[in-house]
Amino acid sequence: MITVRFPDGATREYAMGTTGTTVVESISKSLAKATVAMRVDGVLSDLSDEVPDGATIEFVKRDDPAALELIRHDAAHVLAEAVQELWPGTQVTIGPVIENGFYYDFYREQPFSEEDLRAIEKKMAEIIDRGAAFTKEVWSRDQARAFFETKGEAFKVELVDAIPEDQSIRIYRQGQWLDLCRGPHMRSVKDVGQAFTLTKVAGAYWRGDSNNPVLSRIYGTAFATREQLEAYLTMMEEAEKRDHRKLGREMDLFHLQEEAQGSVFWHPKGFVIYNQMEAYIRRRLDGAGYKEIKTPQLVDNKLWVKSGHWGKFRENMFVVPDEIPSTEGEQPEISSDVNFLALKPMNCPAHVQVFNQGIKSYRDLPLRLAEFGCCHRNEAHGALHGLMRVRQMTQDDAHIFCREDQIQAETEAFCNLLDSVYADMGFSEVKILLATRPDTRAGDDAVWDVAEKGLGDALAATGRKFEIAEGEGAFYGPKLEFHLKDAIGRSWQCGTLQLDFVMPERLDASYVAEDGSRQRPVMLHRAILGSLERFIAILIENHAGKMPMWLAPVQVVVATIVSEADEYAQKLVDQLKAAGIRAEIDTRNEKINYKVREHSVGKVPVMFVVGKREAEEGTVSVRRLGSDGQAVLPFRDAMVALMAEAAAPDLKAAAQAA
RNA sequence: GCUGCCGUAGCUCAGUGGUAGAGCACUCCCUUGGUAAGGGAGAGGUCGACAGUUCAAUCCUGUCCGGCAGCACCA
Repeated sequence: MITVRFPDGATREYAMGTTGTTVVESISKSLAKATVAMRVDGVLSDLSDEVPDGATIEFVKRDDPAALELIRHDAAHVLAEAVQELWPGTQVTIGPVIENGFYYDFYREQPFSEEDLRAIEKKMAEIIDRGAAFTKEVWSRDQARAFFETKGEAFKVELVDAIPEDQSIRIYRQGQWLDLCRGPHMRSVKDVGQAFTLTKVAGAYWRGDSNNPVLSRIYGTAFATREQLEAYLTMMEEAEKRDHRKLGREMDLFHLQEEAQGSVFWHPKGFVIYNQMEAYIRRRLDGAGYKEIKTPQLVDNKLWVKSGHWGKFRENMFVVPDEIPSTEGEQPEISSDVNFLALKPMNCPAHVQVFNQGIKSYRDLPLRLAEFGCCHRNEAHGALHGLMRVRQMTQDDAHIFCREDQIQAETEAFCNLLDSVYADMGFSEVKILLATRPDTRAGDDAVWDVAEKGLGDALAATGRKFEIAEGEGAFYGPKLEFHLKDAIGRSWQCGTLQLDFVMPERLDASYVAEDGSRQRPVMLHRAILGSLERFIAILIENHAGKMPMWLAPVQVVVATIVSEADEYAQKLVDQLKAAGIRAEIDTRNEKINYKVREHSVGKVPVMFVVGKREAEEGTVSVRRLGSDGQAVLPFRDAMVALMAEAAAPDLKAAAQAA
């Protein structure tokens, strides 16, 4: 006999070898009907598994949040079966659950089309209706290899070979079809339900390596109920309206065009946001003991060779010949021994040049050099994405030159500054990653050991949660990455802190220590926003274009109802502007409804509407974006309130005190 | 860069093997109207580029360029 425990503390006795199915059926028919899987001592398992003696088991119903992952995983299996049934000879590879859905990668000569997706969905519905049960089998390695080899499933054979020796090879069968899978699964394909949809097809490299063949990846999502699926699809549709590229055009913030691919043309309104952000960060850095500098855009290749960028980063650099091309021939020509300059892709080597001027003492450390560094990187065309991924960007960059024993304090100070800035911007959900040594790197492993440990320890000391991103570090050192999400949930790295023992060595940076000896400083590369472009894009998407008052390109529009109020409106705008408010006037020959609509669509946070009455009384009718009411206030009061509201977050306290 | 899809007016999109349309935006006229679209008129496009097929190409085919999604790469 075995003893089974339940979450409420109750226990029951069963015969050896009893499965979860038997247990649940012994409790109640209705519970058995609703249950699709179980947790055995907290681990999600097949309901058909034997229950070990003394285990605590908890039943997972289909509408349980924990079941969502199972629904999606099972849906991926059904997707694979459907594809192989429709197009025999298509090879299957892997099909995991991801955030908001699942995908399955296939290898097939003929790529899938959007119409194929609809056909596959139909087939999936059919398979689900057939309702085959999931059954688990454990195979030997040879059996699995032989089976998939015979079927011509080369990718599966590779997967079998990749499973560690100490792990069993599990096969899940669903009717005629089967797949290599770790599990767990629900009772049968019927439990997947019909609240699923296939969303897109895309190419993806086998095992995430661009040297490998490209597979066809089919994405889909599934929910417990149709209502949840509909709600999700509606939410995504709404989120797409917050796309910063769309809002940037609608709000006349910026544009991009072919002739300067990946470089931003900031329009007057967009550049207000840009300038406000720059001014804000400048104040914050100044307050945190940074010194701002400006370094050259175009730098002789000699420096990039020395810094290691030429060796490790060349394919991303824009290189310029230091010579006027000859136009004698058909094509412009340059001589073979020409000297090259490169547009800086990063600011660090230039900052070391500033550090290296004169002799630095340990008393100068930590020295924090900041720059709004305009960097150019030749990004792959497929990587470009509005303001999020550009070829010309401006980083809120800084390099902290310090001693090894100052790393922890500097890391802590940086994390606190970053938290404060992100809080000011309204971001609370920040994902932190510790990125470790990449394959292409400079510096000895011993140096990397010290750097990775130093950064990890310093971060851990601040008490923040973080994940490890294996092999994602910069070529000169490990880094912390601070990620924010865009409107549709894509994650973008914004802030970063990178620990670097390599660059000071390569560029011969040194300081005089207390004992008179020459020592190498450590360099911390860091940015809070990352790039102004990307951060502004995230801000636009998170605010759906309705920027907070201090960032709003136009803070108030004074709109007239009748032309008799034009003169009064002009007087108000003059006073608002004199008070530092970004105010515009609208005296056009249009109805007030039209003006309200247009400025609402333009996301202007406040409108002062004036007619004959207001002009006579010296008041304004204040209308706020998104509200339908309005309040009539004396102009002075309205202006003073607006001024307080328009203060940047770091100046708010001072503005309120004044 | 890779895979797939897409490319018609400033924007959103119809459409056809015989060189083009709508709505909004724009310009002008009428309207002075009290909080999310008042009415009328006008202007605007070598249908992404280049080849090919055809009597004839915006439409069919190919190549290139660009955009979008994902992958790879990255702030």
